[in-house]
Amino acid sequence: MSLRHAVLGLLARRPSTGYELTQTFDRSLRTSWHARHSQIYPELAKLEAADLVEVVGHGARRSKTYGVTAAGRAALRRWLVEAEPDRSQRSESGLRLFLTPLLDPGDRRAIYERDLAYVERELAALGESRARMRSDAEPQVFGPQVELGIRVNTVLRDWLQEQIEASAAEA
Amino acid sequence: MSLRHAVLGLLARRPSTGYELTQTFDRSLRTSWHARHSQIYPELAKLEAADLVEVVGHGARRSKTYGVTAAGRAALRRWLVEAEPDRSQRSESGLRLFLTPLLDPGDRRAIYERDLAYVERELAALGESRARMRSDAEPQVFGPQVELGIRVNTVLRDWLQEQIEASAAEA
DNA sequence: ACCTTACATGTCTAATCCTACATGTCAAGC
DNA sequence: GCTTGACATGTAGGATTAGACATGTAAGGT
Repeated sequence: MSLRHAVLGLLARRPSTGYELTQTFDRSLRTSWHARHSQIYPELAKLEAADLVEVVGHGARRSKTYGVTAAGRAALRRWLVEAEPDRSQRSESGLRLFLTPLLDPGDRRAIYERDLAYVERELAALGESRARMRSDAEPQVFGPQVELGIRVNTVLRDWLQEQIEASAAEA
Repeated sequence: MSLRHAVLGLLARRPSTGYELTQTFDRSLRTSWHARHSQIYPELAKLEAADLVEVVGHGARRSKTYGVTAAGRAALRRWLVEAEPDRSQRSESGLRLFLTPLLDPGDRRAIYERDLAYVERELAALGESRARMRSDAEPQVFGPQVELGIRVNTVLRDWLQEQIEASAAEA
């Protein structure tokens, strides 16, 4: 049921169209809950039928902007506060990292370098996010989340650099 | 197709029964690729039919121990080295962390404290893992992975402690 | 002997998710 | 006027995953 709450949560941040949600899933949620538009539109319809969201406006190209209802907000809070979190994850990258030691030093190093390039791009994007937030001067509730992303990716970057050096020495 | 490679990878580390794989998925892989036994047994059958794994022994309670074949090892390497990684993830915990700023300081703090307790348990388990590896004196290829787990969870712990203090100040 | 617990392997159904298909709108550039 | 690309929403069919059902084995305690 996480997709439902992901959609509900994004709409609680800000009313959006299905198209905008799809983009947010791709940009901000790809590292926590990934979803395609083919899941998002049907889910919006179900949420509307359950009166957890409602259409709050119509825009260009027959787009519909959805917002959460009071019931939706309550359901979201209940899920966050009362439901026992499922701590299991699905991350192909994590699985790859877990299995990489099985490879010989040459292959291993190539993989770590590919990952390092990716992490550097992530860090650059997160740095820009933080800069945008700072220049905004508005109160930014999601600032700490960006900060956490930066810290985690920094740890990953340093670790990858160490592994690359170790693989190079081993080869 | 990640499940297939997860199973293949675990068997490449060490020949195992379906039951042992289930436990490893639950203990070591729960943070990267979670799977139930109801997926694992059918997957083993498919892998055997494809000659990527084979039964290498029979044990008590009609258990079968599987090992990877040469073809299986080659398939695993091809996947790790040549296939483009899918960087998207599914993590309910990540989603919850992302949405927590929507709550008021009291609820927020409760959630962060629950998470902190979990992270502390994780760190304790990882610390034990590391201690076991050190006392083993054998070459431990997976040592760096444990080290990464410790570093990431340490960053998370520190971040959670900061957020708890901030929420307390705000309330 | 009996009970409980961990071991061990499977299958079935429903829910979830991905890929591809399908359709149409609007703005900008040529 | 035409083309291209981003915007925008949907559905159908197939693959993957979760949860429940089902069955049987062996060891340890009482």
